[in-house]
Amino acid sequence: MGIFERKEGVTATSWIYDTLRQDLVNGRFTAGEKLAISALKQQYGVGLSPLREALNRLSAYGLLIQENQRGFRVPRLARDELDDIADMRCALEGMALERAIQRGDAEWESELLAAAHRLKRADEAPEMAEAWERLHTQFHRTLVSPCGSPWLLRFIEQLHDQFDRYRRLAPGDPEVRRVLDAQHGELVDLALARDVKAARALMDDHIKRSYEVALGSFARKL
Amino acid sequence: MGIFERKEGVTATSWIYDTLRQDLVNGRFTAGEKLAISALKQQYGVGLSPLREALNRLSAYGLLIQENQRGFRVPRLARDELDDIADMRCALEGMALERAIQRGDAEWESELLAAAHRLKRADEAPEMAEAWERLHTQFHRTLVSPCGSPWLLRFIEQLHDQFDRYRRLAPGDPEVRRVLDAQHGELVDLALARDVKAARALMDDHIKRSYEVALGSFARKL
DNA sequence: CTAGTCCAAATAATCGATTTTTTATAGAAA
DNA sequence: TTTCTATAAAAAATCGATTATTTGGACTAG
Repeated sequence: MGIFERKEGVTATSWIYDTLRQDLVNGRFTAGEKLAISALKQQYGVGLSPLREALNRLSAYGLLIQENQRGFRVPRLARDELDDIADMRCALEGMALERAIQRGDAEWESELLAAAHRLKRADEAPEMAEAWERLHTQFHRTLVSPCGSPWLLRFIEQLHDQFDRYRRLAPGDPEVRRVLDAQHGELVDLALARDVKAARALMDDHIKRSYEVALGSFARKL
Repeated sequence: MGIFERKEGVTATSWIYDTLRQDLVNGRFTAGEKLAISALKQQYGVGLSPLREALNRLSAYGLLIQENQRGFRVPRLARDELDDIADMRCALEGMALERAIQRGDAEWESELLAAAHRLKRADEAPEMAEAWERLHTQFHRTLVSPCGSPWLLRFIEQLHDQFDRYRRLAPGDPEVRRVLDAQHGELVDLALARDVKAARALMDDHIKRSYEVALGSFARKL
C-alpha cells in the first residue's frame, strides 16, 4: 500500500482563523465595525468555541481589537497608522532585503525568478485579482525570505497584512499600477545583480508609491 | 455620591492570559514542554474555555506553539533564536531610541529620570528580584516610548518577552550585572543630552552584554 | 527481534446551555 | 429639558458535557 496523503489537521479553529484573516485583510468588514459573534457563527457555519478562539488569535495578531466584556471590533483605518505601517515596512523590508541579497543562494534566485514570472502573468490578466493578490504577497515574501531572521520575517508579514487592509480598499490608477508592476521585475534584476544599495532604494520607492495608492482608501471619506 | 472606581473588566481570559504570559517569560515552564491543559485548569483554577482562549492568544503572540490536534507546547530555547532576537533588539530598539531622543519632550525626560531612579533603588535590593524585573521592563519601555511608532513599540515588547525567556534563566554574574546597571544611568544621561549617536552605541553594547548573560541559560545543558 | 495493526486510555476540539455583563429604553425626579 | 434609575433585551463570557483525534501499549505476522 502506498502512503496516503494524510488530510492535514485542519481544525475548525484554524480554518475560521485563516478565513477571517483573509476577509479582514480584504476589507470584507467595515473598519470600526463591531463583530456580531452569533451572526458570524451563522454566516461561516462554525461553532462558538472555535470562532472565539480564532477571534482571540486575530486580536493578538493585530487584525482585531478586543475590549473586555464588549467583544471584538475591526480596527479603524487612520492616516497616522498607515504612515506608521509604511514607514516600518521601509525600515524592516529594507533591512531584510539587504540581508537576503547578501545571503540568498542559487536556489533563491530560481524561486525569485519563478515568483516574479507568475506575478507578471497575473499582472496582465485583470480578471484574476484574487490570484494576483496571492502571487504578489508570495513574491514579496520570496524576495526577503533568505534574510536569516525568522522574527524579522514575522514582523514583515504582519505589516503586510496591515498595509493591505488599506491598499486593497483603494481605487487603482492603471498608470501607477504599471509602474509598480515594472518595479517587481527591476527588484529581481537588482537582487540577482546583488546590488544591495540600489535594491534598497528601489524597495523604498516601491513602498512609498504603494503608500500613495493606499492613501486613496481615505478618498471616499474626506 | 462620588464616582466609584469601577472594578476594571478583568475577564477570566484576560487574567489567565496575563498570568501565563508572566509565567512563560519567567521560565516557570520547561522549554519544549507540552502543556497539559486539564492540569493547568486545576492549577490556575480557571475554566476550559477562558484557558483555551488565552493559549490561543499566547501562540499568536509567540510565547507558545500550537499544533493542530496536539495542543500547545512551550517553544524550545535555541542559540540561533537567541542570536536572532538579540540582533533584532539591537536593530529595532536602536531605531526606536534614536527617534525617541529626537522626539521626546520634557515630560518624557521626567518620566525617564523617575523610571531610572526606581530601577536604581531596586538594583541595590537583591531580595526583590520580582520587582526589579518589572521596573527594568518599565525603564526600557519608557526609554523608547516617544519614538512615534506604535508598531515599532509593539515589536520591541514582543522581542523583550522573548529575550527574557533566556535571560531570566541565566545565572547572573555580579560583575557583569554591575556594568549593566550602570549603563541604565548612562543611557539616561545620553538621552537627556540628546546624543543620538552615543546613545545608540551604548544601547547596542547594553544589549550585547545582556546577550552574553542570556547565553548562560544554555550552560547547564552543554 | 522488527514492523505493523489494533485497541483502550488520554487528550484535544467542539458543542449546547448557563451565567454574567452591557446596552438600550422608559419612566421618575430635578 | 436634563439627568438619573430601573429594567428588559442583547451580547459576551463561561461552564459542563460530548465528540473526535492522538498516543501508547499489547498483540501478531513476517
